[in-house]
Amino acid sequence: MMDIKQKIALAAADILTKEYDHAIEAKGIQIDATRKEFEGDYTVVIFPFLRALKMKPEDAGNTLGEKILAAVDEVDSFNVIKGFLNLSLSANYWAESLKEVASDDAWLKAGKNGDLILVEYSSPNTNKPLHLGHLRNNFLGHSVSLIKEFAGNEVVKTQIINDRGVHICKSMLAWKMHGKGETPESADMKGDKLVGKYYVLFDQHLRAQVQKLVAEGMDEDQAKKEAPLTKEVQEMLVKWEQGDPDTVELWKMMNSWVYDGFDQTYDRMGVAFDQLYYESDTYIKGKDIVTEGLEKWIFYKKDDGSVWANLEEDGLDRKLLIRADGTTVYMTQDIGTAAQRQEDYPSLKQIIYTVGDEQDYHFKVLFLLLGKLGYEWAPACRHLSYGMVDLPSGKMKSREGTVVDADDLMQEVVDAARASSEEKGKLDEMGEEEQKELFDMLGLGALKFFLLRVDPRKRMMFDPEESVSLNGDTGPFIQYTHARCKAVLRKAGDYTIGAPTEIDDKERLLLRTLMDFRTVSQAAADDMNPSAIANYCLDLAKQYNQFYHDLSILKAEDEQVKGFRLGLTQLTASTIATAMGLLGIRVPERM
RNA sequence: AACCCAAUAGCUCAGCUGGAUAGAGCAACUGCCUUCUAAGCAGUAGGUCUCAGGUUCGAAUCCUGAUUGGGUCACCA
Repeated sequence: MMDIKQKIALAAADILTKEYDHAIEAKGIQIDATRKEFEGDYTVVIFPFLRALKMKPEDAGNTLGEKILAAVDEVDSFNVIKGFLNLSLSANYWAESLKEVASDDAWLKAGKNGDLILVEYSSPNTNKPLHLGHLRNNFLGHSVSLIKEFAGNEVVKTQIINDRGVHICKSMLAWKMHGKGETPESADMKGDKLVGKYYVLFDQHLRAQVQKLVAEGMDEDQAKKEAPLTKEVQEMLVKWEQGDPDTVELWKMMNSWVYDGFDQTYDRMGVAFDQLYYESDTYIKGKDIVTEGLEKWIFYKKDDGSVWANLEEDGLDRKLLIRADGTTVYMTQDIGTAAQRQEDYPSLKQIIYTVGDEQDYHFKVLFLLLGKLGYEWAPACRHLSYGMVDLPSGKMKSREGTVVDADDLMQEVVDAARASSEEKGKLDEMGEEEQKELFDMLGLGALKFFLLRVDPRKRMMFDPEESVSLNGDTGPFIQYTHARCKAVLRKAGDYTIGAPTEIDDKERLLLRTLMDFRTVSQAAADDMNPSAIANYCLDLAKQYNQFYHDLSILKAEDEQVKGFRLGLTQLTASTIATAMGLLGIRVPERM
């Protein structure tokens, strides 16, 4: 089916070029959906052609309108207001469109002929549990991978697990000193929570030591360096790097606890990964690659033995890649990981990194370095950068205990969904299992929608109360609309999609919105922006609700009209399900 | 200091390849369940789109500058 906007634009361009000697391409003609307070479906903005036509806006509109009316079958009538030419499409066009789309399986399915891309998200440290910030990261990354897949790409969902370094050693050391052999089983705690507990414990003890040293007259920076615990942790890291069996074993044990805990959290979140990368595996590789680069004169070495990249030609700074003592930095590890990915996926065309916007500069540098190292997909790489999540009380800080734990939050929203449903007393006939499933859907739907609705690039405010609400611009509102559609369809039984001779404004509006879905999902894929889809879902749901309230569906006298409205209902339900699916949100059949 | 990002209703956010009278939700107020699901719908009230210039027939949208807030500029990750 040819896009009708495209068809109108082509016709208009043809008329302007041939009859008025005003050479213009179809894409230079602006055609928007007509605002709902005016009559019409699509609007051609004619201001730009006034000069060429040598006419007043109204005259130009009428002239062009007549010619488009003659040239494009689907156009039924037109009106001109100021410089806007509003075109109305025929009932027949809309009826045919609905039939075509509703019966076309491909409409809501993705092709599978695009490039192989990697989407990285989550990428946690293995020393503490996941929190609200990770939720934004995970929902975003997961959704983008779904959207890309829908747009036709082959997507590998992946993460890099930051499983080594001083921060990991901190919880290990604290456990060793104070743990008394405690395990997740003996403590009856999720593994990530237990390890996190020791991370906090370490920090407390360290701070006590620092305070003591400061009281004895040392300045604070000095005290942090001199504190016995700081030294012990560094010794531990050295031992780990040397492969000391006891240390490595402790590391493995505690990390496995964390992974168990993470797995539960991911499972609840409804996100998954195809391939995991561990920093402990890739950091050596990064060093090798950089060393090779040194031989090829891509990088240079300072007198002290440290290795650097000079990015001044690219308008950036110089960047350290290997320290004088031979150890690697963050950047080196990311290079190693990228190299490993290239080996694992030779047809790789792009990597998308879902990481907070405080690392914008890091990724700018990383992509440049990968380019210099000869990876031809480097320029195609993208940093899916997102803003921080703020709380009404301010910034989240793990030190100050103001983080919102991911597990707790998810439990909270699901509980809120239960409480709210019980209050409404709507689910008497629903079994216990089904109810539980529904609350999960609603709670998680609310949370995901809340976090995905906002433009990722923007810093956002997280109001716990608002996130739990099921009314208003929320995921559950859309889920409700889906359930309502399904209820109507259940009552209707079998039907055929109708083709009435006249179509109501509400019907046109709804159908126009439905037909926008492809454009919206494509744009969301190009911009890596799920919020476009979320806001589309809202718009669609509102549109349907108005349609539903204004027009009776099942009671329509005319079979064609009834069939048309049921067709719209069916298409709305499947579009909502598909679009919400791209956000990683499930929709219920009934609620 | 430099560089990057943001600023829209009391609050949270849409709208940004320039188009008609700037839209939702929350909070406040008013109606609508004997009817296809009221987790809904309709309505009232709420705006100098931070400010000042510029480009244009036309600017919340593009450009310049300022203000405010945030971030980066680590041999942290």
